[in-house]
Amino acid sequence: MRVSREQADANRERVIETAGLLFRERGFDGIGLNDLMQAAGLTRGGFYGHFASKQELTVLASKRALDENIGYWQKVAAKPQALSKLVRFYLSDGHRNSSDRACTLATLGADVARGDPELKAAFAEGIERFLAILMPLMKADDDRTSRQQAIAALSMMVGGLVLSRVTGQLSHAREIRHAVEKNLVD
Amino acid sequence: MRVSREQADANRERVIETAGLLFRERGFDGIGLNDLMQAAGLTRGGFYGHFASKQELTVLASKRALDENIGYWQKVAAKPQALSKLVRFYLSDGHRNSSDRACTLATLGADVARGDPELKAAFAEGIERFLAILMPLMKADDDRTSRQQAIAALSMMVGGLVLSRVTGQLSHAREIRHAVEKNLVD
DNA sequence: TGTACATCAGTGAACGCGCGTTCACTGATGTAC
DNA sequence: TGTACATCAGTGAACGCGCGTTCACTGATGTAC
Repeated sequence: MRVSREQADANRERVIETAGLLFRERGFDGIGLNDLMQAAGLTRGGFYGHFASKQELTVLASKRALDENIGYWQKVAAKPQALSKLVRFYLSDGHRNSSDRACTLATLGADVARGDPELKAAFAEGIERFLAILMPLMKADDDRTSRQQAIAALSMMVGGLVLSRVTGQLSHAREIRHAVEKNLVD
Repeated sequence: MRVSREQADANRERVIETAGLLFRERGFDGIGLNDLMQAAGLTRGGFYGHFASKQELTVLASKRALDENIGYWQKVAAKPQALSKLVRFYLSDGHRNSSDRACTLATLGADVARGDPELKAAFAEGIERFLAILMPLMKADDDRTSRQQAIAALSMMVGGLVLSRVTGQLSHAREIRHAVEKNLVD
């Protein structure tokens, strides 16, 4: 049955949002369009009225997920002692365990590295935005150095989160958080 | 047709080795058993004579791939200025572009985080072995501190490689290498 | 404002396809005498 | 050492299943008068 244009737009947004969560939790190949549409409260067939292909949705959902991550970073970065707070949040048990709202770089980065160029471009832009938030928080004299430090920081955070999720033990997660904090903050 | 026990063992090893390459290149879900067996010079049906399931092979192949990575690290770690050499190799264009012989933590870590406990256990053990190589190379007074530094170093290397693969641009890869090198070596 | 009709968002069955897995079969290997 | 037979590694067709995608259909929405 037909639905108002407003409602249709809202449905489309909900599919993108839901995909952003489910792709992060299970990977691009880990969730099928049938289950995905059902999770968004729709049925399979409606998908192709909104998107040309699953691949197109992976790009849209990745951008959405990155936006969500970056929005949260910006909020934290505005507080005092922002770098310390950012690192503690990023490697917290909560972030480690929330598989669907977690950092898109850590959850989908490796998959994207194997993916199509459009997906890579979306992530490359996302990385630049993360770096733009980190740079002012670095204790460096010039822009070149602070960018360099920001890259090292982002690498350490992303790698730390990946390693922490792999081991599956909370004690390891804490150990990794302390190690990264020591290197970046103290 | 039957084949000598020696040949059968060699075939099994070849399947594990090939899987270690193809899983890293395409992900666990990115390669089917048919193509995998063909790549190993066998046919589909023989698979279940050697392995109980694809899942079992993911564990065996991951262990094999980690062993291969660690073996190479040990060789590099024995040279003078080992840490510098290790970082330069790890974030080199060559390592970044070789999608099938690259570091298993960076290529499959995120997938394993979603995987079964046995796979996680294999990776957790692998991480400890990487750390054991890094620890003596850290400039720290006590074991606790050098372990902490080794964790930060491994996180930065793994994260740096993931980010470097995502962007797909060589200039970014070089920038990341320099940033990590600066943080770890200088 | 009310009526008549065209539009089109969403439905659900169906498509071909490749997946992991099973199995009857083959014929060289390994074994028993 | 040579022969007869059991074993079993590898083959390739077949299985059910879920995938991404297509399509004829439905009926509420939007539009024209």
